[in-house]
Amino acid sequence: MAQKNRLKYILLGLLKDKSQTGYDLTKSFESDIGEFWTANHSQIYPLLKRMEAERLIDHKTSLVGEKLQKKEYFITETGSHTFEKWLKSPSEIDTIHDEFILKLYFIDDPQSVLLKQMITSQQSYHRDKLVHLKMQFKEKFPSSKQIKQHFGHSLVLRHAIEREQGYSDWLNEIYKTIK
Amino acid sequence: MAQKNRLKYILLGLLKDKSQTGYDLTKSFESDIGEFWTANHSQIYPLLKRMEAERLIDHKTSLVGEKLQKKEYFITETGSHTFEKWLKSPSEIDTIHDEFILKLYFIDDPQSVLLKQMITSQQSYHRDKLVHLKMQFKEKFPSSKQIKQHFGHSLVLRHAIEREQGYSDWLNEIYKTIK
DNA sequence: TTAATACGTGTAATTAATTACATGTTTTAA
DNA sequence: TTAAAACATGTAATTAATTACACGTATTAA
Repeated sequence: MAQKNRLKYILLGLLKDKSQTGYDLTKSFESDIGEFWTANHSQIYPLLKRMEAERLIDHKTSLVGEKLQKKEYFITETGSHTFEKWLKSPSEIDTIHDEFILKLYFIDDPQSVLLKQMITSQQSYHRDKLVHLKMQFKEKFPSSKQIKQHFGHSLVLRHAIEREQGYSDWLNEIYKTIK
Repeated sequence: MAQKNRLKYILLGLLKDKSQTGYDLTKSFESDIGEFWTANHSQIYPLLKRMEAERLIDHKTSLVGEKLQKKEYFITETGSHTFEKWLKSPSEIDTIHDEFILKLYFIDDPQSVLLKQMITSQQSYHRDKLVHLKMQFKEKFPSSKQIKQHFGHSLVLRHAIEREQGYSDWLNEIYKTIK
């Protein structure tokens, strides 16, 4: 893909908060940050090595049990600096790859039978997503205390909820128009 | 990336409408469809060859001028069938890669000075996008006649506009909260 | 006690996407 | 008439991302 290697900055951001193993970092993408970025361990481990070579991070090895070696990565001064620089740099958004939008583009006829089916199926898809996101918000931000502590995260989740709400509204609008 | 090869279906969709050269198809991504999908010629030409090997498309060569050979691709029965099947299949949406959202996630403090700068810069970014999209809509759909002819495309553009509007609203909300 | 699950780290193979390299023709406007 | 821009088609190199392969340890619950 020849992309922009934003994963690097995510790892720096996560390590800035606390030292972690590759395994820990991988798990981050199964919850919280996984809502808006994906990465798996076979992407993370090699990247950690490269980042260490760049002196952005470092690690200390510790023993769990009697044999298992754990590599605990932590951020360096250089790493912190690189991260801060990234925060201040201009942000880009990649083209949104939405397969439904793509299909819709090719539907010329408002009375197409297929269109109705496509809309209803998308409606349930996004309804589910909305429910999921609202639950996430309730779980992570039950009170204003949590919001104050992780303000950015709360904004990001709120944005996702509003986006899904907008998507659903738009779908409902179309449905009303064509039925 | 090991992706889902949706480009294949886009090319089929474009060729379903009319026979085109690789060059023509490439140009499609500079306007219309380029608003929500990207592809360049070095991705398209090899894919066309593979699609021809799969008998999804075929081509006839014509001469322009005295020497220039033009390959005009057209869709086959198999191709049409494959495209229709895709339209009926479930749609997925890839994780939205928004660098600003990513950065925001790492901002814990509502009073962060950086946050204010980040918001204002994003505001202008999305304001510009919104203006651009609205202009696109006016150009492509000056009256209901065009909407009836390319209903899906109009919905897609309208969706993009509403999404940008929502993004801007959300940013303005945040700005009000933190200032 | 033993089997399943979670923890932990890595490599290999494949495919997708971008940028750069490479070449030539046709048309149009100065 | 000539130079620039548009037309037209390809390959090569690089990097990113996914899936699969691969190995071993520690903990927990039946």
